[in-house]
Amino acid sequence: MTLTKNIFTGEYSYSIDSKNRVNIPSNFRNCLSSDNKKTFVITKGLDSCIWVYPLIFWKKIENDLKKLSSISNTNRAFIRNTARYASPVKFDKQGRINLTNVLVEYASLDKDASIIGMINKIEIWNPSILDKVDKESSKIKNDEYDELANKIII
Amino acid sequence: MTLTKNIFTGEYSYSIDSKNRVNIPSNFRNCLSSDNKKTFVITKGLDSCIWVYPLIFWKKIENDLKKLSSISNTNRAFIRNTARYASPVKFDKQGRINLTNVLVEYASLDKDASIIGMINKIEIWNPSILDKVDKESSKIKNDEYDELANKIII
DNA sequence: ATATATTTTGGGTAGATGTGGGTAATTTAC
DNA sequence: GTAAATTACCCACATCTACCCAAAATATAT
Repeated sequence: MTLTKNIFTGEYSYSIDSKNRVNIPSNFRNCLSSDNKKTFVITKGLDSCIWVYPLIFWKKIENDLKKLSSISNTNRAFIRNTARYASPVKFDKQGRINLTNVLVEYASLDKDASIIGMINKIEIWNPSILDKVDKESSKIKNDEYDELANKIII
Repeated sequence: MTLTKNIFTGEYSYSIDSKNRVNIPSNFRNCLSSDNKKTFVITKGLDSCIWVYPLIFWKKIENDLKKLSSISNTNRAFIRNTARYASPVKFDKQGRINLTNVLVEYASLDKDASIIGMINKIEIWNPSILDKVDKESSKIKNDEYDELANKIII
């Protein structure tokens, strides 16, 4: 069941087969707006996971990047990192997408994947790495984190 | 009988069946405003219980999270913690919702559940854990607690 | 007290979803 | 050019879930 279009939440376990196919939770597929149907953009995420953008969000990123001048070294590096690994994927009749080898290696993916909704994008993880990152992040609950937690009443 | 829309109070005992279904007190269901009907969002609460948000409250959280950039490590951790365990649920004709396995395990739920109104959300507890937490919390009536007690006249 | 309505609980089933594998089409390598 | 490898597209099956029905328990009205 889905709430807001193009907003993803929840955690799911899926398997990756020998063809690097991974299922996108039906929840997430049904969540796409009608102009978005069947297409995602996958790319390198931070924390060694794969980011999966719905088309509408990726277009916004493209648009923002377009405005950055390439004279600045920082800008150039940023654009390169963001654009380099991005590739559009369609899902098959069963709702699976094909991951690129580069991204599978980057995320150290093997047989199992944890897929989690991150509001405006999706993350694909090796479950054990996700666990590790999760434990580490609970240690760094710093002032900045507390400030966020106070601003956003949950 | 309900007072204000989307404001929950009271305590109830319900059973959880083999399909992880739990009834939402009819009181709480009738309390939902008309734009909220039939939908809640469940997620990990603090103190090992499950939090159940009415839609209207969760949308506010979604909206706040949507504005956070994922470049910041802290933002990413915060979004992940908040979004990861959240899943929308509709209740069936009988007024029950399906709990996810992850949340059932997190809250150590077995056969019985205590459901309590927490003003703008609902909490689902293992009754024995609720008892324990309740007893511990009566010990920590500290300065912070007193400060609150002065602000909120009861 | 009896009848009626509402609420809670339990279970069955059709349809949706996840997983694996095969084959044809396309690309890449040689 | 051909051969090998990769990709896209089917189909089949096992599993799960949303939905429906019905019994039991509780509350309300007569």
